[in-house]
Amino acid sequence: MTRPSNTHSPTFSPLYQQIRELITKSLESGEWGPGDIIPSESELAERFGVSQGTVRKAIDEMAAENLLVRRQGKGTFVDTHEDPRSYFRFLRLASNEGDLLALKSVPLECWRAKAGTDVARTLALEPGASIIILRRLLQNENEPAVFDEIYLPGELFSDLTLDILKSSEMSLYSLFESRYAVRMIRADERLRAVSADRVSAELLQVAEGSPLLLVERITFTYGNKPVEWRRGFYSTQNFYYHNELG
Amino acid sequence: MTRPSNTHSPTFSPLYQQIRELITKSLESGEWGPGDIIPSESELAERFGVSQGTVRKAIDEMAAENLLVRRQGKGTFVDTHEDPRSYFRFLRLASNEGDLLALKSVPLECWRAKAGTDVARTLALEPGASIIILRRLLQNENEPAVFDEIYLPGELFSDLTLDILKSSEMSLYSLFESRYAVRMIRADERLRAVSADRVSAELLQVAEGSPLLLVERITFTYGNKPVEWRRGFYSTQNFYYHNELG
DNA sequence: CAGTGGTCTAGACCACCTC
DNA sequence: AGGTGGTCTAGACCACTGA
Repeated sequence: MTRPSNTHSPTFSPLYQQIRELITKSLESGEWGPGDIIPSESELAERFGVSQGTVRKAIDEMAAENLLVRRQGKGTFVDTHEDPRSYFRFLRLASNEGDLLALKSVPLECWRAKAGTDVARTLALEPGASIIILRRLLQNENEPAVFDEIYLPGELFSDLTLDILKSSEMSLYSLFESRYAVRMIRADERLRAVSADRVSAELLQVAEGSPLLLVERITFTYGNKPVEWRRGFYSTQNFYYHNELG
Repeated sequence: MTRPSNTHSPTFSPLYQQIRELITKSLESGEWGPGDIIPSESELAERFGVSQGTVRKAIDEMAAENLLVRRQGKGTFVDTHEDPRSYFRFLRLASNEGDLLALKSVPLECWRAKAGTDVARTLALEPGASIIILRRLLQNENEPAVFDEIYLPGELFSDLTLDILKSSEMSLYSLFESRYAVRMIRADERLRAVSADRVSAELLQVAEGSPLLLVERITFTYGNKPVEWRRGFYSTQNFYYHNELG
């Protein structure tokens, strides 16, 4: 443990940042999985040889980034997409009427292919590497809302098939996290308005050529590693994409 | 100052939250204006009769919400839209090529009217209250990017005219903050894809009926008071709306 | 050099949860 | 009752800024 008194070191970083790295490593390695409780602040302080306040500051930051969740009186837990609190963190969809969405995912297709240059670059793979392509529809009370085309690295999601998707009751990211130990922690989205092509129009039950919201997303796991590329066509007749600027 | 030992009080709140409120009040009252330095942590601690650590925690939170800006060695400052760091906080626009945007605002029209029911409700005004309607175009190197229609409470922006807008060199929110002491701190956006009507199409130089990104924004000042309603039509041929999900 | 924010510690007590 | 996170304090020292 490098004390902050190494003033002239070029690699200086505060103690609590170093603690943060150590905790992150334990998350990456799977020592503590999604939903698990992690050791108490005082235990971690003892393990790392720092004061509880320093551990606290590290955990504070990680909780602010939704990596960990604090629960007073209980302990600190690894965040999980199973937690309903996290459910709409990556889906900024709301209905015009303002009521809560009851979304159902309908998997349409799922097959394996070799990565073209675009996908390979986006997912940081070798061109020609194995990828999975997945198409699905999101419905709100049987009304189609989003048509997604999703690209995944084949290696990480070894045995993913349409059948598994169809029989899964949970959200996609919950499945990824519980079955493949791939936890999505951050995403980057680019939004554009486009005209519906024939396929999207049919699936979303709108006229061909009508405006759709195109949402391109790159999703990252620990260490800023891209593990999903997604193009979603949002029908915004009865829904809107909600964003808060702070 | 109510100490946290008032366990059974229904209005209990931690000391640092109370400090937060006090600092916020000074911001609202204009005691410290945008860009100003605020008293040092130790001064505030003495003024409020708490320890420096407690003031620190209050300021930490407010800095995380972009109300204040810390600068090591200098002091703590009230955030301002003049700060280039804050410039793209409310404009999530990027160019397809990824280069930095050089945006110019072109005011088109500005007039006063009486609030209809929609505007009145959105801005929490009496129906019939005075409002200002403002239209403008945002251009990136002479290429039209966004057509905005903006509704403002007439009372707050007493003497706003098209001439003032045209002669202003700064961003709209910088003008609001320096000339009218109205500081925008948070916004709520709803995004949809729509077809370009004749006016928007002409201004944005796209074909009528082509898809545009419609961004409806309600902007709030201190105390969650709505002070702007805005409908922006974004041309997403050469630009996209960028959003990061964490 | 003095003043600011930034880090770290140690200890006290409160609030909440579980047994 | 005992453990957890949450709040608050006091004091030390580091890092950065500007006179």
